[in-house]
Amino acid sequence: MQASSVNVSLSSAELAAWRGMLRLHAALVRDLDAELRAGHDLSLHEYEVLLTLAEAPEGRMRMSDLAAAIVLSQSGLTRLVDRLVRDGSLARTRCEVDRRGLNADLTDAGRRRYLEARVTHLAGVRSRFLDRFDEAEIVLLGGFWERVVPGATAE
Amino acid sequence: MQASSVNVSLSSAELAAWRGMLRLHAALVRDLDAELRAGHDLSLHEYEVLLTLAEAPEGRMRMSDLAAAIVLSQSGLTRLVDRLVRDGSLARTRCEVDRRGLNADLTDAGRRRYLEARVTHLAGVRSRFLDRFDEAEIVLLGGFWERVVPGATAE
DNA sequence: CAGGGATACTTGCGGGAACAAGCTAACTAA
DNA sequence: TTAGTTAGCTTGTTCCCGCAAGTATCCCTG
Repeated sequence: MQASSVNVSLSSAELAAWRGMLRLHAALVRDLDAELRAGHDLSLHEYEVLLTLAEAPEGRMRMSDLAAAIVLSQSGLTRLVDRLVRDGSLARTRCEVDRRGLNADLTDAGRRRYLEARVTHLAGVRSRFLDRFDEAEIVLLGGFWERVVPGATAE
Repeated sequence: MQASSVNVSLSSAELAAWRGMLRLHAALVRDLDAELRAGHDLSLHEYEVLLTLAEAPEGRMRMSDLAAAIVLSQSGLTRLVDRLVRDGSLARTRCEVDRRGLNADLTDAGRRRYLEARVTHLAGVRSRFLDRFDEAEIVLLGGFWERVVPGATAE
């Protein structure tokens, strides 16, 4: 649009691309979180932990890997796992090969809880987000994210 | 990819499109927020308020409109504005036409604060996000967001 | 021109998240 | 083998946010 010496301003297209994502994300996450809490007494972060573990080999993962996977601080994850252990969805086990480490283990109850919530949640994601795009656009979006944060779409 | 009776699962492309955005957003917001705090003692939410007001006619906006614009609860905005009033960036004024209402007014100090932070922030948004896309892709993204949440890209 | 209901904002309260400090276990080097 | 450093989690503290309840103003209907 116009380039000042430090190109400090955003074109209206850039603004739409950036701020649009911020607002979309905020609104979407707010709704989906409320939906999960109402239907399954689970926050979106808690759901993501269950999901991530359900997809991990043996339903088990190191605390630090889990924190990185859902983009949460270590201390945040400690307490989140505390809550899920308290309600029986997770168990903590020592890591055999490195005894400083702890694993978060998905229990059978936790897996059931995940599978129940999953139906609600995926329907919500579809209706609010994925349904707005055709298949080619979905592929395009995934490629975009991968380009910005390599590994963002990996498990 | 495969359609069960309720089509409950996500294809890997859908997963990449959805979870990729979640992770990208979380990582990006975390970095940008930290950058603003470190450089300008301003949270990302606070910055967004200053930005939104700076673009509003007369640097003034009703509390509820502001809350909607940055996707924050009313009570959250009340306290956020409290903080910005306390440090002199904003002032509260009664709304003349509806005396239940309050305006948040950007002060001169607030506008200076915004302009300072803006340089840092836009550089961060560019280098972490916008630079990964060419112009056509930027336009595409803006259109996507508009499609999901109409008004998402409007001021 | 009341009186009931809606609207705009604030306040009380509780929960979740990050940062920094602490603790244990593991590596490294002499 | 033992001191020093690093890595992995947890705990103490503080901040920010959302929900529900409270207060003030406006609107509408009779």
